[in-house]
Amino acid sequence: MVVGAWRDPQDDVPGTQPSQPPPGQGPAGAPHTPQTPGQGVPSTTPAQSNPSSQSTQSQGDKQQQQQQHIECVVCGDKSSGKHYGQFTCEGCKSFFKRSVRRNLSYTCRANRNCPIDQHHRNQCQYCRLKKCLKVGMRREGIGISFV
Amino acid sequence: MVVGAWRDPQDDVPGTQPSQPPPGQGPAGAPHTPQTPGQGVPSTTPAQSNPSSQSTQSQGDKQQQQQQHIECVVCGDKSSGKHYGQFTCEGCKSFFKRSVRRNLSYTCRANRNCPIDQHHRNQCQYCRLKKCLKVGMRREGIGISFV
DNA sequence: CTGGGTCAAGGTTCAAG
DNA sequence: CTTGAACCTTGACCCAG
Repeated sequence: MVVGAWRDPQDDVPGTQPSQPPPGQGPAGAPHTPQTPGQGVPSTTPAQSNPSSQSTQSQGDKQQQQQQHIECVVCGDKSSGKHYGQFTCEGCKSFFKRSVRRNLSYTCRANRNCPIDQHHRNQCQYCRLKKCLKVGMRREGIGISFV
Repeated sequence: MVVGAWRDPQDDVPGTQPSQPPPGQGPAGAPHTPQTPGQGVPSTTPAQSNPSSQSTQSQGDKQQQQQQHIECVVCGDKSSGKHYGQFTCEGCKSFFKRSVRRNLSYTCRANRNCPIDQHHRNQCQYCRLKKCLKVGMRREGIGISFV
């Protein structure tokens, strides 16, 4: 019954432009990180992160950062650590946990190749879960059975 | 029907407004204000949570907590929590979401100063949306996708 | 350090108006 | 058509082992 929870966002998304903060509007922090990474929609499938090769970078080599800031291999958001075998953000971690735990199945409205990035990850659960598995997240140990 | 800008910098509402600027909102920048349940307005449980736990023994609290009923800053109805930055009712929440999501424009048949309260909020969409913006509701994040 | 729980707030649905 | 009550999902935070 969970499957039907999706609806296509077809006409619901017009352009967003006239953004006029009201006078009284304070700095009201944005709950989430409204950071627009600026990337378009990578239609091409992003790198296939393989668990075996991912920490090959030598630190200090980067031209601007030396921080150990890792990004989620699923959506590119900030990773909060390793979860279920891969470096992922809290969102993908929870999403994966819920999906596996409840053994949910989703359906893709499009062609099962929806782009999954920080801002589109909630648009297609099917493709998000697919990517989670593709990058190597494992459901071992999530409690419920389901081998 | 298309008016264009529903944003009116001028305050059309003749000082009937008890000056309800956006509540302090706490320190700006709080990504996710945990809403300090301290004094003042205890975090009331929105009438919807259905936690599977039967926590009935809340004897520690006072029994007359009818005071913690927050009202919608737009129409005065009962608020169901914070939505888009302000405490609003479900109706204003949905109305605002729809308006922004579909980028709707409304027209006021009167003088753009229609009273907006629980029983008149549906009489003028223009004035309702105007008030939503005036009290500080923000559209950030509305919509499934904002590129 | 990571898996797991929590729950505000954003999302959707759909009977009723 | 629009409205809004009811319900579902997400993810930042916290905690336990």
